[in-house]
Amino acid sequence: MGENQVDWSWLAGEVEQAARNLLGCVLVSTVDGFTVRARIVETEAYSQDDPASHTFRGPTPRNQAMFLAAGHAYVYLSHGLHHCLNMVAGRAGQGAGVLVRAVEPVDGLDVMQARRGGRSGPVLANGPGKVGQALGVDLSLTGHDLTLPPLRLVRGALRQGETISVTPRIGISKAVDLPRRFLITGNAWVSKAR
DNA sequence: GATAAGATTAACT
DNA sequence: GTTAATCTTATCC
Repeated sequence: MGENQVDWSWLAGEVEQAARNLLGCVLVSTVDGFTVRARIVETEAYSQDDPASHTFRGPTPRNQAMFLAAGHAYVYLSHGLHHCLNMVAGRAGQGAGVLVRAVEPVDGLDVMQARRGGRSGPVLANGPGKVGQALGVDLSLTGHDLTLPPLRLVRGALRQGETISVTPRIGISKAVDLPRRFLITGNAWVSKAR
């Protein structure tokens, strides 16, 4: 790791470990002049050998950002409506990423609420589409370097006493039983199980 | 060129 | 529990 390089090694190993390491980390978005900070409380891991992953059949125009090195963003449009945010993981060319499924507001709660139609409480960001909306994320951020504005990822950790729960992923139709959803046990801001 | 499905959400019965 | 909204992408012919 040379000078002026950020150490993303904690995201560059096995994608399941990256998904675990992301719990407790903080996303800082500066969009439209507002700064929002939010703590990641729920993630899902996707990799190229995984039938549920966008990268399963190799690089395409949509998923090419997932083949960048760890520390970039991958954003895709879900159902033509929702911007879902991923942290690219693993090594360049690997096609691995971690979907941010839920966040806990840290700063800029009023801005998040306004973007979410005035809603408050856990529905603010307890789902990937809601996270994208609350943070002001859109497709222009796919491939974005997460060391730079308008979207930065700051390493964090679990708080004293917090533990991780592991479950199958939500909303997919392939590899439905793989235990690749990770969340902070008992956290009020995680999405609801199906 | 056509078509089906989708890492979702909110509203409605 | 069910369904509409909404449109890009991948896949197939």
